Amino acid sequence: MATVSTLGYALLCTLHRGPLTGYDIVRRMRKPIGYYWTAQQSQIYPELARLSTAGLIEHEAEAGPGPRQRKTHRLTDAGREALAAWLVEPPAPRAPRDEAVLKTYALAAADPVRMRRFYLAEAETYQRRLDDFRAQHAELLSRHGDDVRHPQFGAYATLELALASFPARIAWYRWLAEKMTELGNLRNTPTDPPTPD
Amino acid sequence: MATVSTLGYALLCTLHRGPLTGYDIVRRMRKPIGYYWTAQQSQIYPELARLSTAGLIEHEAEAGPGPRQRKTHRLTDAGREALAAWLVEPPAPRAPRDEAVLKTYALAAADPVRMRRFYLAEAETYQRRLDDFRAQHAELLSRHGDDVRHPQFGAYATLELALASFPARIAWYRWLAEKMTELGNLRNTPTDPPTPD
DNA sequence: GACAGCTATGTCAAAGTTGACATAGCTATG
DNA sequence: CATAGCTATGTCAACTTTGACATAGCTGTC
Repeated sequence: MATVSTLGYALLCTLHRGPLTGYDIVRRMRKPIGYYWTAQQSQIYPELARLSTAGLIEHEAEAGPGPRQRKTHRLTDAGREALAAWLVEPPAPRAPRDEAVLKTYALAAADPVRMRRFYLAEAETYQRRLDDFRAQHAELLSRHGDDVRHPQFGAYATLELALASFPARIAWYRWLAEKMTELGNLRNTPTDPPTPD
Repeated sequence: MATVSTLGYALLCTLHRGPLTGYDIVRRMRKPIGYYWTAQQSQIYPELARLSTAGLIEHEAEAGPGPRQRKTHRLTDAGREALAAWLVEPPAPRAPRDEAVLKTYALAAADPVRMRRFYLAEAETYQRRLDDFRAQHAELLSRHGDDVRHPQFGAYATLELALASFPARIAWYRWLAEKMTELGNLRNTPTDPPTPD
């Protein structure tokens, strides 16, 4: 049996609630899963073909708007089983890559005034994203409630995590912005010598 | 001027506090930056060569333990300037990839009993990591305090974020584990006896 | 004295990911 | 009625990342 990449499973995930076209998946990769998993168009179409060959999905084709046929993909029984088996598997530890945290590690090499602006801009970006998530969360809640049995519960739960963890991050950015102000003041008024090691 | 990849800047970041060998960087890519940025050995050595060609780092070579020379790399003035300029630049929005959240999105396709075990295992993994970070945080704090002016402040700040955001994640996993128990009961699936928590 | 593990550098093939390009009909805006 | 944007599918070259391999001396353990 052909091994399926994580990208492949991600596509099976998007199909778990019903059939979609490749283009639908492209759009789903933005909200609300998009914040936790992304894939480009150029990855999605070839991967759908691979999943099809592996017998995990199947499709119906109709005449499409462009020069090609429009294909609606759905999970096969084998696909649903493969997905269910993968879901309960402990995730392989992935390398997280967070540019803002990396930059903070090398904070000592930055200009405090400009770095303060950096942190304030980041705080705003995350605040906007949080507001967006809050709106989506409220909408899902009002439409379906928070019943575990509802098929939308998974999407709702991902938003719960965002709502619980974004405020900590925003507060962290604001704290660093304040520290940068402090550092600027300390450096502009050279009264005390810097602390010895 | 040759463009530097994010990996290149990550290496400049590791060198911002003083000279290191490639092997030192390999180890630094674990704690404490490691949780927020990772690179493999096979990426690091070629990238160091590229940075050297670009004039952003330089090295001294001595006889090494193996068949090759041991090289100690340091930032050049140009390297320090390039780093300082990059630090204040707004980060390019990166695609976050979080397998556990992706799986949660497709929760409806999973077996609740096994999924509950999955969430409990994840909660434990994160709890252990949090304990580790707490220890590192306490050590840095006792050794250098939380003075912004101290060169270690950047490393300390990255740990602050971990300490502030991990508990939310652990609570999220526990909440989902509970929801899975609830779902199992609702579905009348006779399973394990209730575990003592 | 064998063997594992650490220091230390590097290469290589394979896989995954990005960003740009190509095609074409339909719809809404000015 | 031009043009911009959306639906919808797909390809391609370039770049990034992973995992395995190779070399060799030194140190500590059984």
